[in-house]
Amino acid sequence: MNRVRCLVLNAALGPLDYRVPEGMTVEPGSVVACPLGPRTILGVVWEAERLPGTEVPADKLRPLREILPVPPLTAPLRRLIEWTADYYCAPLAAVARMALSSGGALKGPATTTEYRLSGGLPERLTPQRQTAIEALEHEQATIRELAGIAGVSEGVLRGLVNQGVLEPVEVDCDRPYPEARADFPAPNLGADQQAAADRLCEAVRVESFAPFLLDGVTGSGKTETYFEPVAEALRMGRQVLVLLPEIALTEAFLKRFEDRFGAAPVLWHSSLKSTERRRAWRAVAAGTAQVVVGARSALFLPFAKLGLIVVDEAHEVSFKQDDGVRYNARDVAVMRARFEGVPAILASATPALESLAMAEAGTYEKIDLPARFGGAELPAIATIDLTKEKPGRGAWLAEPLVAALEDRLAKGEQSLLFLNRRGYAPLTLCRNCGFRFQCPNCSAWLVEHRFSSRLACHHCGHETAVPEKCPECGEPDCLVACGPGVERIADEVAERLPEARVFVATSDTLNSPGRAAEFVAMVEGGAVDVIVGTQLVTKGFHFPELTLVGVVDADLGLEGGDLRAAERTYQQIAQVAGRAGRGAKPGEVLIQTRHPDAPVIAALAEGDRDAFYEAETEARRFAGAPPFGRWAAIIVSAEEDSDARDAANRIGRAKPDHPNLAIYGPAPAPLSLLRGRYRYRLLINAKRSAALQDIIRGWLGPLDHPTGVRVGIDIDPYSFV
DNA sequence: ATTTTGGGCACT
DNA sequence: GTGCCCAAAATT
Repeated sequence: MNRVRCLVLNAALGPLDYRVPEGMTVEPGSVVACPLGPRTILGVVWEAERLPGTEVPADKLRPLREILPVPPLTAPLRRLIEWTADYYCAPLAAVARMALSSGGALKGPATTTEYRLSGGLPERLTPQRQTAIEALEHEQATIRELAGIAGVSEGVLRGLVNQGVLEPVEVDCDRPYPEARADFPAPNLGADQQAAADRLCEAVRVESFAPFLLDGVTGSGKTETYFEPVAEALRMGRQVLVLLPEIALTEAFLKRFEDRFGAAPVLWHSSLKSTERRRAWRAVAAGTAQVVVGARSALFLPFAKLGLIVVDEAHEVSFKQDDGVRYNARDVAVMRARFEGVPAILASATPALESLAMAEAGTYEKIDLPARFGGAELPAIATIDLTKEKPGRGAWLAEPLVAALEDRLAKGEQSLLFLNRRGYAPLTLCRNCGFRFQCPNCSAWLVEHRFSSRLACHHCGHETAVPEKCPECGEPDCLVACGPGVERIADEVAERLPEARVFVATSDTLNSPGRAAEFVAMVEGGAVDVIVGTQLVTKGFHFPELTLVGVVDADLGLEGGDLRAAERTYQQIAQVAGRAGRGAKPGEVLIQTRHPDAPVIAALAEGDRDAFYEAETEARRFAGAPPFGRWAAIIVSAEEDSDARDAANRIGRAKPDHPNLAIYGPAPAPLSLLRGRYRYRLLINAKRSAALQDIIRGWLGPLDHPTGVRVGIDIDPYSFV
């Protein structure tokens, strides 16, 4: 009896056994269509010993329907799926689904019909036919394209098809990607970069697991440095995966990539159209996609012969997925490299404390790029004490910052103001009755956007027009905007520096590769004097004429009890500061703060990175936070507040008593209403020695919940909302 | 998750 | 007995 165990893509189902019909051959990793009741469900053949399940009598087994025309998932990818599901307490099926995320690709190649001359002649040779036959020698394309080439109508060609003069050829629609050339131009690296590149290239040649932390100050040329091991992998005929945090804004990166390799890489991100997705997925599985540049979901692509993984800006919090399977792409990337037996490079100017700890422990090999490329100096950083230099009412830029902006404008240099808050104002209220605009689906204020004259929730996407009158008391013209967003800062700049050309750079204005490219071209062409931007402008951009960076509110990120607030503030400000003075002219950074003595701000002002990391390390040690201990969160949500609260309380009552764990809660989550669901949270702080995942599984596994109640487990949480 | 089954109940 | 609703069971 030919029986196989399958991991079926349904999170509520365990592994299921099937019979392999006569004439079908499967192996572990084969993607198969499994009959399930009256339906068919996608499954992956798995090693039976790795998916324990109860033995089902042979006469109950149904035969597999078919094998899908894709290569079997490789053993390293299967191990990665198992590890991810186990570590993040997620269903195997949910993780496996990420590896099979291109539905179109699984159906096999999409084909289209092209035509070429068969060599025969038509019965009647009209002038148009004569023209077409002469023009189409050696051509092969679709009817429409051939009509364009020959300069005749499609009807003429269809006639030739009927006569057998043009013969059809079935071709794969998915054209191959242009070849990335490892030695397109001779790279021009500094001595530090060359030494780092040599070490990394050597690791690629060894073809075994080796994790690296590439730690280089902003502007040190990390990208060009890791391009060399990428090139080395290409020379060896291996594929490379480069993970980037914000794939939407990779214009600058793509340009540098093309300069080095002579072709664009294969892109993978969530907004690919289904045809692009199919083309990329199939090329990755076939081994023809040489370098894939992708967002975190690219980690689960079915690489045929991976040779290297690079995680750029490895400290970025956006590598942590916060819905569905809550995994950290940085950590999963290292695990994939381990299973594939290839090097992993984590590159950052401001590494996460966890990554530095791994380097210090000798687990990761640390490679430093201590100086900026081309001799550029790191910018001078100073703070502006907002308790002493108070901006006026309704203003947020202190006089020294305005003076610095005026100075750059006079010199024809560029400035960047950083405020991590989209829109015009984070809160709108009625002066008459005190009414505040709140999102109906979330416990959050609606943010006014003046460009689009709408009130928007930044959590769920709810939007309304700004009303004329207060919806509560009916008073007209009584609404006031409270607090600053980038749009309001842009207004203030326009008011104080009427001559300045201001550009607001946020995900609202740079929402497509085209818009981003336009922005880069405008700044490079000198058409912008002051950029006002969010998070989005903190990394990747290289503007030589940008010499001043102003941080509008350095304290913003420190509010709200987030466990990683200090680290994130440090990283954000260090990254945005790194945009200043990247060319020949020196840069200056002014940080507005009400707490100039806070350790984070002081360390930034003194340029003393080590002091910050030491202080933060001690704080983490004291709090039992990573890397000294671990956190996990259990989020219970339901549409009814009482359902969520009851379920959370039931979980709380069942909490295990364990010497290596402290369990807090349940308590309403910081965003107690999110996208129409009420949320309660339990926090777990565990000693490193605790078997955290096993304890959580043992705790939550036996508990049942009413339908509609969702219980999510977040291991190593980043977001504390 | 989705579909099927079956028990309980009102109604004929 | 029949129809209907809802909960429980099964899906390999």
